[in-house]
Amino acid sequence: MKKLLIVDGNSIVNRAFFGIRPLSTKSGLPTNAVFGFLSILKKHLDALEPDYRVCAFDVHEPTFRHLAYADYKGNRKGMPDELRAQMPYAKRAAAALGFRIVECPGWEADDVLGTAAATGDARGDIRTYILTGDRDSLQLVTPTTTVVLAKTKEDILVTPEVFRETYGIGPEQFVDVKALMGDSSDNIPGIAGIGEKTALKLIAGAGSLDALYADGGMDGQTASTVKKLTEGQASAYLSRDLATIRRNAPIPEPETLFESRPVDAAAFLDLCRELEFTEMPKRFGITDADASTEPVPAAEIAVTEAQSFEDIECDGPAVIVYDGEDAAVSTGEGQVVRIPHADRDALAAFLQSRPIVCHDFKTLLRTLHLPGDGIDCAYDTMLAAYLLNPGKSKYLLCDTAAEFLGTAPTDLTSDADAVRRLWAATEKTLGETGEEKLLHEIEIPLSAVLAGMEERGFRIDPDGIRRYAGELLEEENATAERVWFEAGHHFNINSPKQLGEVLFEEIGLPAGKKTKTGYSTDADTLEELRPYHPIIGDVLTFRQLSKLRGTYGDPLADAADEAGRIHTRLNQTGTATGRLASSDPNLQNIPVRGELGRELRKFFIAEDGYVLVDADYSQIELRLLSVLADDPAMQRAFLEGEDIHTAVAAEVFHLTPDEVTPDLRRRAKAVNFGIVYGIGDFSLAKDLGISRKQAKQYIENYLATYSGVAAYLDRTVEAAKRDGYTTTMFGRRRNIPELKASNRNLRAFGERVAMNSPIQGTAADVIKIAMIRVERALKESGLDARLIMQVHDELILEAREDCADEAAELLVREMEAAVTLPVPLTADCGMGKTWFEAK
DNA sequence: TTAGTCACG
DNA sequence: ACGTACGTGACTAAC
Repeated sequence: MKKLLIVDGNSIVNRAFFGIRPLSTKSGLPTNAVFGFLSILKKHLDALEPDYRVCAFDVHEPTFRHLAYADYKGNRKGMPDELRAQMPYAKRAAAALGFRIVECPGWEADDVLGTAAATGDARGDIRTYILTGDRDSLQLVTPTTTVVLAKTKEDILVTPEVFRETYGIGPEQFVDVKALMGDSSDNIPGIAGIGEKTALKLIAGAGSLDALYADGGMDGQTASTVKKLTEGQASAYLSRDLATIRRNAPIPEPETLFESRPVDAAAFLDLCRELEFTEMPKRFGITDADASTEPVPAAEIAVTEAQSFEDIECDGPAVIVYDGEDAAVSTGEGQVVRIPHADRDALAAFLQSRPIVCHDFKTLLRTLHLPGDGIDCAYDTMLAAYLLNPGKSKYLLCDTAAEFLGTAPTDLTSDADAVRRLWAATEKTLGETGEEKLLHEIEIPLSAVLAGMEERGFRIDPDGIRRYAGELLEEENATAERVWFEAGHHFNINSPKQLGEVLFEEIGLPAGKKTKTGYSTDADTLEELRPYHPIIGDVLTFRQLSKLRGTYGDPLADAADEAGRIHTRLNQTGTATGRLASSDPNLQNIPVRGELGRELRKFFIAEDGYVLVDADYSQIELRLLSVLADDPAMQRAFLEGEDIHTAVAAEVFHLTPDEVTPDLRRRAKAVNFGIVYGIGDFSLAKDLGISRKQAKQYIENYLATYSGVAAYLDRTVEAAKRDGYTTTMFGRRRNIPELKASNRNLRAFGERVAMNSPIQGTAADVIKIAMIRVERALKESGLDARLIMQVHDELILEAREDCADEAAELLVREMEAAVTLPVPLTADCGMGKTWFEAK
């Protein structure tokens, strides 16, 4: 039998829209619904491998039923604008994937589904699958038509047997049940006082609505039920009419439903490019090769070959790309010189001889193991693209070119040409957003600093870490034995699923209120259960040991090179706020809060004859907040050198600073954090273990005391809603499309992001400036000391012992002088042979 | 690949 | 009635 897949376009797109976080193109076109729609289609195309594909859509005009019953679906909310905008793209996507698009003006998508399915059923040689998120379509189930209900977590294939098992009636009886119970979401009235249970019972008993109203059909029912049924008869029949999906929609050319249509690769690729879905074609296995036999050149490029860099002549900066083997230089518009098997020394000399423009300067430096000074990087298209849209996870040249130029370069020479054109395109846009200074004075100089830091690396003691990991393992095994003893059997403690079963089913502990796909077993939940059973403490200990050993044990030791140094990657384009991100391995999350974990820092060491110098900004985010908000009360605390948490506690609770107890200070600190994160009373209450009401009171007192902060937060959210982005003190932008979402929770998230991003982002700007200054000042001073690590508000130098004091002084001085503010910016400094000692 | 968990600022 | 603090990366289990 041939297989026909009929997709309920509106229902699936709708489901995707509400189920997937907002995504948008850099120009602000929302794309999450199309993205989700494609993902769902992909999944079911793979699972069903249908021969014929049909996708039904509503046409958004009033239907005859709307006209006949003015309030029909009257309380169904109109489609949000950002969903409406995506519908045409969803149709294009389905069409490109070989779906026959069916729309019948005056008819609903449901009716088209019903008609198409009925046509298939009538042919007898077709197995039909209806993909929808809407239970209404279950009435279409027949022996040859299966409804695939797309649910958030899993999909349910509904056959007549499954239907009967679930509801106790047949699919053909579905509308009769609806007739009695109604459906408020569709404004189907049903009969007042009859709900799902009663309706199912009545229809299962009588067989059908007609039979129920036939003579004797209500025998055996209570007087009250009979009364309701009798009085509601007209409403019941009206409801049945409303609930019934039509099977006679005028589908144009119905015979073409059963024609197999080819995938239009070119159209699909165009669409994905337009929507900036870079991975999607790969997921569908569609490549440029499918689109056309001969690749369309992105532009006319005149390529010449050169044996050496000395033959290259160009005006202005040299636009260069290098893949580790060959190099290509764009010497002018449409002109590229290729240097096959470029000699590294010659390339290095070339780079040092004139200003260059590239895509990812830091990687170029790392590839050639070159120091950043001595090369004049005039422009970096990757960093420019990041500043223009910092929300993306990667900034590959081909993606960036697709985004800004509409073409994806495929070889090294077109790469070089693309970088030249990207330079022009992004420079113009950067001028419009006011982020040019940010690029030239912060990001580009910083990339050279980062290259140096990565190159030098951080020395560790691999053997020490391995010993430490060994001890953890012994402890871990002993703890696991205790857990298993307490559980009565062996199981995988690292499996949340198995652990949940043991704790909440076998032992019968009160299940924490949180459940998503099962029981929640996170540390917060377990901590509350600690008093009820000794296994809890052991599980928590096991988790701690397992985490430390698994993440920071052997993996860290293995990451060291022959000299025992770890070269983390400091990703400059990895965060939406402007912070750096460390990876492979991440050295920005080495334990410090816990005593046992902090021990690890004893294995992060300085070279023989050197020491580590560590300085961190004191309360940089709150200081910046006091400035951004221009709040005199908060600034006063910093100007007078007070401890900010104590000062806040004193102000908010109307006490003198020496009356502030450690507990009050702790609470004030939590409120301070909350303010920076975009506060909510619920989370503050949870954090402090107080009532929500009390948390709310704290926040109100805080905002009343620091009215400048309150006004600033309001103003910032308002501006972000108006503009679609926030800005840091140095002009760094972050787009926040969530603020325009119709979903309340998403919008609330957007508001918190709007409050937090300028603060976190400005702090990121400041430490970046400090890093450039520190590295520059160190070189000028001739001191043997260099930056090796940054942890958001902390910088680490490795300094020769006899330079250490001077280097420390310089470090603090440059950090504190990175910006001039109306409040002091202070850095606390420590020194030692290990990170543990230095901090 | 995704979800859950947990390490950091 | 719902869902709940900002920003990251790594590891494990389980699909």
